[in-house]
Amino acid sequence: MATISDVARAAGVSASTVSYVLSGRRPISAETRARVQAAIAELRYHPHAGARALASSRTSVLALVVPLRADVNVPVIMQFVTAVVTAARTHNHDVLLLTMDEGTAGLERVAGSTMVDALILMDVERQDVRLPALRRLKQPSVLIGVPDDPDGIACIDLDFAATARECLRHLAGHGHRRVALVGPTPAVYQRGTSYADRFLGGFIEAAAEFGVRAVARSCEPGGDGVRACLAGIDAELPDVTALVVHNEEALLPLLDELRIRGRRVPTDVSVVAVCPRDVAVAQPVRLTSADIPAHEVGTLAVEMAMGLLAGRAAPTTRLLAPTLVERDSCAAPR
Amino acid sequence: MATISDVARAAGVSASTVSYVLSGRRPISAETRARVQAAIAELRYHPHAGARALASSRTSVLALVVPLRADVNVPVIMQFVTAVVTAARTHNHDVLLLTMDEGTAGLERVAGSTMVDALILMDVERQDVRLPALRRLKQPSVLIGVPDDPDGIACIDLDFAATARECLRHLAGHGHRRVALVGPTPAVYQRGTSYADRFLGGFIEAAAEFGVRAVARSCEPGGDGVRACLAGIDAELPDVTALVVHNEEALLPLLDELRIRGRRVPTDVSVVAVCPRDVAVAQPVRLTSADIPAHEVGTLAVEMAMGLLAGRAAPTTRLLAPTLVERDSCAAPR
DNA sequence: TTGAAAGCGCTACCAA
DNA sequence: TTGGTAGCGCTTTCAA
Repeated sequence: MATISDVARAAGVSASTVSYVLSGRRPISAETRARVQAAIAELRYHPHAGARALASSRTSVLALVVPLRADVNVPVIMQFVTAVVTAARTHNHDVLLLTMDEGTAGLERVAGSTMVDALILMDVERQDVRLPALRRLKQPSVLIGVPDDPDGIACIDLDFAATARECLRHLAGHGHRRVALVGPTPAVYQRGTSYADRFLGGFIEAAAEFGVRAVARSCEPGGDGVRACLAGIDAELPDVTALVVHNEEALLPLLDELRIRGRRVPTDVSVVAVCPRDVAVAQPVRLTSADIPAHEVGTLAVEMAMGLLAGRAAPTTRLLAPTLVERDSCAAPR
Repeated sequence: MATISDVARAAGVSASTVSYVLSGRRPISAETRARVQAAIAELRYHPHAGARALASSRTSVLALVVPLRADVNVPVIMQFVTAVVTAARTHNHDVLLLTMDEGTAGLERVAGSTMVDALILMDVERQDVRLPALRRLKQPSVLIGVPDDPDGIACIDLDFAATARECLRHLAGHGHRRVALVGPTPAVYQRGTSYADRFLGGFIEAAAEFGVRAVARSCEPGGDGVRACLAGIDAELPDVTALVVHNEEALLPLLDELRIRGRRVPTDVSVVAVCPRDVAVAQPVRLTSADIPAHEVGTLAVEMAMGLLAGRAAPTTRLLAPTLVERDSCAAPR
């Protein structure tokens, strides 16, 4: 493999000049730059990442910690991952993929050994045990999600409380007065997942605000889970006229179950989903939905990491305003 | 951050001794080892990855190239990814995630800059344009999939031809003589995806072998795609008594469509799926299926990469024998 | 069983 | 506008 000295020799300049051509950190005459670039191309030169990291304390790598538990929605996770990798590349960074299996130790390992410049973490819990470790690292981190105490750490997410409010506002506007929330699987609540709690909190509050009677239930996956959830709702608040579904896995079985029971959407029951756009339109009925902007969130997470690295930004929390798109699943109650 | 010299000083030994304690590449007295390890723990020392890579030409990182096109089955991809990351960690390696967007340039970038020790690639095409580049790299690569000319490159995959044969053997054993293959989406065939072609080839051949009349059709996603596919099958070979489904996305809409048409599984029509175990059992009817052993393939891909790095293995192709598990979707034709 | 020291390839400071 | 060079923190040979 060619080294920087090989390039320097071929171009008739010094190694430092080659380095500066590459980094753009000091002015280089057009002529010199051209000669150097020709040599680089000629020799198919690629700077050695390790040497660069050693000399500059910069790796051009971001760590991305993804949840790989059974109860997460894989396609949505992948949307985040894709967005992060793509955005990272536009900033000339690569992505090191960590699963949460290793927990805090994994973070300390990659950060301690200077493998990455910054960390991005998904699936944040309200009292996330990783937070103290993150605060100790010399690298900045960005959370996708918002813990109870985000102090000193950057956070980005959809404003789930506002999203819940938006769903209820929409339904209340149609005249609904009895609404149920079909929430994520119980495990998601049990471990205090940030977004689930924030959505639930916003839902309860907005119900009071709009004068809507509301129930909320978690929902296990599959047809059985959906039936149990509906039964629970019915026991607590009979004759709901609308459902807010914050559970992608439940969507299809739920619509199925409603059809089997002869309850038509939106004639007999209105449905608002909280999910990525593409899953909302892929359902048997095109669902009115509040978008989960995975791509935007992933991109912004990378942008925030870059801001922190450049010293341009402080670690703050950023919540994206909800977008509710009307489709074919909401109508006035009969 | 503590350096190796800090550790050496704290333990009262030389830097090289610390290095050897870490690598185990030369005998160290128990007593010295203990002192060094205590110092390492005390100072929370982590070797600098870049420095290590520079000195040793080893990064302890694997590149994983994943397809992120619209027409891939995301949950299956994630199974491979999870398996690769987990296996990599058991070998003390991390995983750098690349998407195929960058194509050959991305491979040359991470390999050329010595960011990784080896590469693992998914979604291989028969005439994969990346092969020449891979052969030029100094790092070994492992393909998940088998191109037409795998010469000089390690490959690992399910034996899809044998899998197709196994499905037909099972159906022929039940007495079926008219069988259809519901294949992947047309785009998968169009780009010459290795596994799709190998399955199709095996299917045609085995049909002849077992005296079964067979049709094969690609199948677009969604209910409409499934109906079009079934129509095509019916036009070419009416009254098939069994379906082999090599398309996870189509599975649910297909079973739905059959139910709507009043064709019961397995009474009226038998179904064999080719998919991961968990999706086979998650369907409305527990499907007899040939397993796609994503976890095993991912793990073996890492193992092969390690073998190549250690010089213990040559780049060869390894095909896993199929496993067909009988469940509730196959019976004799009426 | 251990130590000393020469690089690995690059960046960035100091000079010119 | 450019060059020289001292490290960055580690591995590994050579010596003892």
